[in-house]
Amino acid sequence: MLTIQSLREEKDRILEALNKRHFDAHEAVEQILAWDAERRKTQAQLDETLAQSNALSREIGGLMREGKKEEAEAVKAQTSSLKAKSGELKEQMQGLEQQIHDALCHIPNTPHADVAAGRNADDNVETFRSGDASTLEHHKKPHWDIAEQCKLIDFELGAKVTGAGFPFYRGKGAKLQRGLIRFFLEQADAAGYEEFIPPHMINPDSGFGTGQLPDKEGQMYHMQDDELYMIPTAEVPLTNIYRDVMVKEGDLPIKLCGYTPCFRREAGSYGKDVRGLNRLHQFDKVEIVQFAHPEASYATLDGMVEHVKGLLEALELPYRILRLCGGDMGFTSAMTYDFEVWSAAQERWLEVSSVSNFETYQANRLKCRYKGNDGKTHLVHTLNGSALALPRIVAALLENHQDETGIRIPEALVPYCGFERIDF
RNA sequence: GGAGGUUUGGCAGAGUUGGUCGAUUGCACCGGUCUUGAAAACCGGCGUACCGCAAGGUACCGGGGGUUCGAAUCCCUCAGCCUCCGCCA
Repeated sequence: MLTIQSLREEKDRILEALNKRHFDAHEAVEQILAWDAERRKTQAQLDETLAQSNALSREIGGLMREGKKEEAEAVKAQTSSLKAKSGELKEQMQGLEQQIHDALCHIPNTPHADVAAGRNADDNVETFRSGDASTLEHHKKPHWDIAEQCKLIDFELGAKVTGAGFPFYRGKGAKLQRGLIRFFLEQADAAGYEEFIPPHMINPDSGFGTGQLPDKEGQMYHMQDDELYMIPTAEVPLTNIYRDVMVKEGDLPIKLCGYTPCFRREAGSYGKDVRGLNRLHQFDKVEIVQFAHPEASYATLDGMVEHVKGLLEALELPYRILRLCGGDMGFTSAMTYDFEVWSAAQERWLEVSSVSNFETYQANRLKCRYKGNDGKTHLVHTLNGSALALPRIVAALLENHQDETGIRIPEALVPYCGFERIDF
């Protein structure tokens, strides 16, 4: 969430930046600043009252030591009104703080200056394109047909055992998954990211830290008996490693990665978009996360974009990179690049990665800070990206690398899969 | 799941017959003296957040609540860690 300090100091810049999202925060911000002023006034009164109260207590302590019990009792009598007053003020303070906190939670992050205004996906800016997004490939089969024909993925079995959107991968389909996971992890390892295998469930504090709670509560599977959530992405456990941590400035950037399955309820999704591997309740993903110095975070973001480019090049897939416009960006992001691969058979782009800089928005929730050379504490910048999400990569591989007799596995992937082709 | 113990500032570790304890001390860290440089030694500084122009004030000793004029110290509750028992991949 935004810091109250930033709201006080650069209200106009923030409101203008939020306009790019078509998010009108005028009213909310004015309300917050009014509450904030009231809070400060209340605190001044409360502190004064407590100071008086503390002084009297010290006096009583002194008198008791000297054995002047009667005088002590007399002073005690003075404390009751102070106590009532401070109790009342404390309640007011807590109420105001809660209101401010709740309101701040409902204001999204401010887009970076380079982010375009824009309302939706149509306004995103293509910044890079690689390969041929041909539309003249009607002979190619969609991945769901190949998956069934070659017994790579069994959607019906998944529906029987669990439900729609929970497929079984089998045979070469399973090996392909495993190969991709290893390939992605080793690429991340080579790029200096430390590998983690995080828990697949998280507590509410962690959900809040990265911004899934309270806004996206309905998107996560919730274990109510234990008050835990299935992770929607490894971003959540990985980023929360540094919740409430004071890092050393010299340790930045910190680079983490991890493979996990991801669980998403995808409430409200429907239609052809959810066919086959396009949208699942459980899918596999390798995530990269960085904690960066504020001055370096956009260079860091560029580096992460380059990393993901390298993966897609190695898989020989046609792809493009979009810088999301304000209206299409996630709630917590300041700048996001989406990677989309071309689906030859579906004749559409499929999002396979999203790389974002959250600046201090997550760090403020996480309370992840470092002590600078100036002796002051500052919030770090957090970034993350998919590198990569598997299902649509598999779809793109099956649809783009088809020939008359089967699927060709890209050279870079062969050592990880253990086979060169999937025959029809 | 049952029983007991434990949880203090970056780390280690005092403090639990309630009263100048936000907290002794060591290490780490920062600055200085000394030195060609470094180490050692010595001197000084060093938790976080909020309010305040400042002086200063307030809060925080796992989280929450309570008793009291006053709580790190007493009580309740929740959580983490450790030990033992039970169960189990």
